[in-house]
Amino acid sequence: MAPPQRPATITDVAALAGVSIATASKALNGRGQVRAETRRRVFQAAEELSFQPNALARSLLTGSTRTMGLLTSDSVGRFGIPVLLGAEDAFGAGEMAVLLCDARGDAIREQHHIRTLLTRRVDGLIVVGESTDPRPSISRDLPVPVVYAYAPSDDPDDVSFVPDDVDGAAQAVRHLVTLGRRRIAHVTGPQHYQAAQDRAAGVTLALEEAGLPMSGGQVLYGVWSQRWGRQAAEVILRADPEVDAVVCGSDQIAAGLVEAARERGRRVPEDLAVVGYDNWEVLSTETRPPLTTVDMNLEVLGRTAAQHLFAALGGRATPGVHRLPCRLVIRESTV
Amino acid sequence: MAPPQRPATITDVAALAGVSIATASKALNGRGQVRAETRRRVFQAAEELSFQPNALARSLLTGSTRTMGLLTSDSVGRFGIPVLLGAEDAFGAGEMAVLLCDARGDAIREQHHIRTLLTRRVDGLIVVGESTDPRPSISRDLPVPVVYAYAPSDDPDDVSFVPDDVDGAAQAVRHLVTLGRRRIAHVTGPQHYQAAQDRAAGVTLALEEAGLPMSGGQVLYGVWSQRWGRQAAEVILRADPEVDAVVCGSDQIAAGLVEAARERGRRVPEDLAVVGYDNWEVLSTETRPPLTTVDMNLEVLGRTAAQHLFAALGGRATPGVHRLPCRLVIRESTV
DNA sequence: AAAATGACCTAAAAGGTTTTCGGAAACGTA
DNA sequence: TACGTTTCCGAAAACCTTTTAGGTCATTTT
Repeated sequence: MAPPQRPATITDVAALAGVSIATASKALNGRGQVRAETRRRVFQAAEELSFQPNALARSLLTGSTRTMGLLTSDSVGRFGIPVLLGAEDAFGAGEMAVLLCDARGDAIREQHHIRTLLTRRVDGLIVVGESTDPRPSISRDLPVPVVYAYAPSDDPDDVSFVPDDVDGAAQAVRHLVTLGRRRIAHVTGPQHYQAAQDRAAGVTLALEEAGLPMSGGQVLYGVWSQRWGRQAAEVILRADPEVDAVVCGSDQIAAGLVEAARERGRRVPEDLAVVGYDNWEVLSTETRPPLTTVDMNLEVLGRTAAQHLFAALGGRATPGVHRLPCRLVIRESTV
Repeated sequence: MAPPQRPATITDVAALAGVSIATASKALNGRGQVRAETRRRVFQAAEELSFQPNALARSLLTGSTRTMGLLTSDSVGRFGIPVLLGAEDAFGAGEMAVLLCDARGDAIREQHHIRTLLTRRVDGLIVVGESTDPRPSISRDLPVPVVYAYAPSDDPDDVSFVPDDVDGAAQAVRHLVTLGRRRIAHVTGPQHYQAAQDRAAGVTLALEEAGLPMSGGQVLYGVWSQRWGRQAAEVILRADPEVDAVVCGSDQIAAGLVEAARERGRRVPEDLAVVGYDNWEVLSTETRPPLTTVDMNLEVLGRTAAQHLFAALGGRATPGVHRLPCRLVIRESTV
């Protein structure tokens, strides 16, 4: 009863069931007219041989591999994973497989991966960036649809999905205003990041809506690190000792800021409310107190991108940059 | 000069070059005898049509897809990524592709993924676990080789690669002993984790080597969180106020412990040296001071697993659980 | 009884590549 | 000229599946 060396083919099944391979195929796929009794025999034979249809042969014939390529440049980490999970969800369980390539930020490597993915005849491509800055399009002359997630393509004819950072940051400010905070500062990453600019724009917008000034008079740009958060705490407290809330451009910055503020005698959230960004759980739930933060809904973004790719396979694509809403997660760092 | 609707096949290339498809194939693959002049013509034709050989057809014929499945249960996160990167490195650039599936800890889903991977005729499988606890084997009757990474298979005939946690923890202790520390405590995660047991065993072993007692008299088991690290700091300082070093079972625990110890007036590293575990950079480099920690070399582990899978494809497998060395990364939390 | 219908099944083609084996030319040797 | 060698190339098979276009037989209709 050892398993056969060569896996069983449909020819073996047909022979065992005493029918032609055409009938066997139709029986197994529920197509065409085949008597119930015959169908049963075929299924039994397939079971007995533990027949697994060869996806290669099928794809060669039908032209569709039910496979998509996921091309990332962020080491599949922070942004690639949610997209992957979303993609797996979007296509019915196990219907689509994901071929994963990491370009590691290298354009040459990216080109190479694209070629091998095309060689393998993927049905479509999802390109995931590591920041929300626009990236070069790869869609030119590609025979399959491409969807960009997180980092939009610089070609407006492409389809891109990005988080709506402007609105996300604005939500954070509106939440603080609702809580009665009036002197709100903003600490974020490097100014050349689109994400930093968008979040700053959102903060500014919501402050104007509420008729409030920005505490300290300006956005504090720095880097995306905990260390900068600690430094920024000093800067802010010196510039405006009465500051009662800070919106941070990342959870890392927020974690550092909370720590340094407490060391300077400010209670969080009583004296100083702090909002993070990213909802990176290892940070946002483990700080003391846990962080109110903006979640970019990356899984939804990934799922949406995948669904859109699916639609694009059918020829129904909606070009442009689509901004997906963020979600404010309220924890104990704001009251 | 619009790109052709249907991608060019080798037949098209052969026709354009004025040779048979057999000759075209041999010319392109550098096999068989074909005149230099002919080869040139074929290459030129392929270039002109931007011919990409159809990997499906090739695989169907040769029986090898140059694809491996990566099956994870940790949402591809902490452990799956390094393995993926290592695997990509191990096979020459772009030679092998990785088909990625996430079972999300669900056995049913795992079975399903295995079936679809087999249907797609992967050449081999790497199974990545989310802890170092042994997991059920899936290799029974599978027609392709399987290698387990991080979580070993419970079948000793399978091939598994795990970090050598016993030695990793021992390294940490030996380092502290070298620095002159004499009252060393150990705080780690839940006792039912193999990782917690192994690390505790390593600490115990190295303390015995040095003829030192364990500060506090026993290992402190808890959970893998920053919060537990903070609690543990109190426990330790109460149990042995003279404690001068702590080995932690994770960077998260270490981060919490450092924070709480400093609040209780202990300087790190002068009064209390702290070692973490994992070298999870978002924590280990951002704490104050940055953490000395044990790096499990997950990328090396992934690469090794992939290389071994490659060897197994050629029939050369070395069954058993292979323990790979960890590496102590020294930063400022120990002096 | 002859013709038409319907149910069920099969032969064969198609998809693109690699490889084996034999054939054809070109050339050197007897 | 006849023959052996070498060099290069092509015909065809093989990989496995799905689908199309019929084909066979039993049953119903005229």
